[in-house]
Amino acid sequence: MGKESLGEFEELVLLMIALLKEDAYGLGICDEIKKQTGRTTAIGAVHATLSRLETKGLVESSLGDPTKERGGRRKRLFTLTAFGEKALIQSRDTKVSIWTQIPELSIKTV
Amino acid sequence: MGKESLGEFEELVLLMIALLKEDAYGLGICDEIKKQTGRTTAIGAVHATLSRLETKGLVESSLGDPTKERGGRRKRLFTLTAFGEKALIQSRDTKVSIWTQIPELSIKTV
DNA sequence: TATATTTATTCTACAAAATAGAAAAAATAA
DNA sequence: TTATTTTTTCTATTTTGTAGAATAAATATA
Repeated sequence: MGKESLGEFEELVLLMIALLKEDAYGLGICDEIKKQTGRTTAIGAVHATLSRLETKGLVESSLGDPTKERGGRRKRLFTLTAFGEKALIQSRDTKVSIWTQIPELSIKTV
Repeated sequence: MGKESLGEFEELVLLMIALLKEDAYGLGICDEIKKQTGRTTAIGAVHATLSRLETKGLVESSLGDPTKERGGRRKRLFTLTAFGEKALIQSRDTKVSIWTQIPELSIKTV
């Protein structure tokens, strides 16, 4: 029974990739999660998730060129596949649909 | 390190409880998930999650009165705690905030 | 009152996702 | 060639997600 829904952290990582565009890589994603949610995550957690997402065909990756900065290993850059984008959109649409049916809860947002 | 974020299925179950109001119980939640998302879930999965959510203080439960219908065991009725409601709202707000930063993706919704 | 039927929950076991921390690799600088 | 930096990879564990069978509790009916 292949699971079709995204895990919570998987979805978050996909969103960060969409957000970071051409410069989405492990450490950068880790930082962006902190920035966007206040949540601290271990770098290993991010990479494990990226690797799972790639296996499932939701993202793809390639090695970036070395930059002129200090030094350090080359980045592995990630982008969403069409499938990954679709999964993200569907996940959002489902939730929006449910939220609109719970206006009581929505009111508390404002 | 206590985890603060909701799992994907945990969030879905919380949403169903908010949606079903006074009549949120295991089997009903299971049916509502099917109705709202098209996704089929085993009843055991729902109850396991409900039980975890209760342990974590996100929901509380009480036994319902027997109804006049055919027969069958009494329902265990679930409601969100204030903490559960807060978690749900925060989870939504975080995502909405991120989505608004990715207009490219939003456009594909329509 | 026994037995059948119905509606639900609870139990047991396993797979997948989330998480952390340390180790290793690959780049530049000195 | 050694040190420093940036980043990925590896290893291990906990928490979530999942299913299916067993059990329980209610009403109906013979």
